[in-house]
Amino acid sequence: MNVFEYPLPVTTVDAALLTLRGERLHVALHRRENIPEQGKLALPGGVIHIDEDVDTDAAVLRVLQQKTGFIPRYIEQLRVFSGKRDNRWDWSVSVAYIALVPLADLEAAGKGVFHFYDVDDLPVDLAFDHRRIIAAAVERVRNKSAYSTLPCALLPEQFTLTQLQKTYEAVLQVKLDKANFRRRIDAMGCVIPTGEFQSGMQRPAKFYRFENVMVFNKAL
DNA sequence: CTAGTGAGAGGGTGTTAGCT
DNA sequence: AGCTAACACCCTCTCACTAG
Repeated sequence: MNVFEYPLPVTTVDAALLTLRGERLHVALHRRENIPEQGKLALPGGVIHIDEDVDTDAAVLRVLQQKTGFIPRYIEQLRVFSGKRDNRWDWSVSVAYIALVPLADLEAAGKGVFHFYDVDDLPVDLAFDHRRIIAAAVERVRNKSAYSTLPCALLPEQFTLTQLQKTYEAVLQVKLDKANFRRRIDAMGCVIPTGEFQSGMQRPAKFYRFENVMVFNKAL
């Protein structure tokens, strides 16, 4: 019993780690090694260490650092999921986060721990209420991408306008007109040429980078 | 071997009609 | 009038092929 003389729920953080793979939005999941829900696929997450974590933001950054070896470029609190979420605890609270990561970063740092699943075609054996968390995360990302530069967090440091357009199309699930897309991006004034070009089979495309790193990760 | 040429693909821009 | 979507077109590059 605690100072309030009421039982307190176990509090955890979970992160929906989203990335772009084959022009589809994917979520990174790992197989749980411990009970409960042993063997099921789960989002990276963990219990808050009150002696170590200043707040839930710090907790999720610590968990991601431990499990992936790096800090995502974009991380945002999604919402709180609470109630009887599994059969170990009567009542628990999870502060859920969204993290957007370029696939290359995730594959390089994930040490083979993570498996990637299309967010629109999730496996059946998901642990806890992680299906709900993923659905909420995807909805948030899609809604926000319609009016922001959020999808840029899925791209590497420098990218071509075609890569940027394909990223928006993958996230929003719509086909965009090239000319109009470029005009809109130009009007937003959020990308600037790096002066470098992508060499390939066709005319080299200009590389761009984002001028303003958005929102974000106060740990950086 | 080298230079010229055309096809193909993707980058980038201009124009116009419709809507608010 | 201003904005947006849609369409058309030109530009630039690589690659494959061919003739000298």
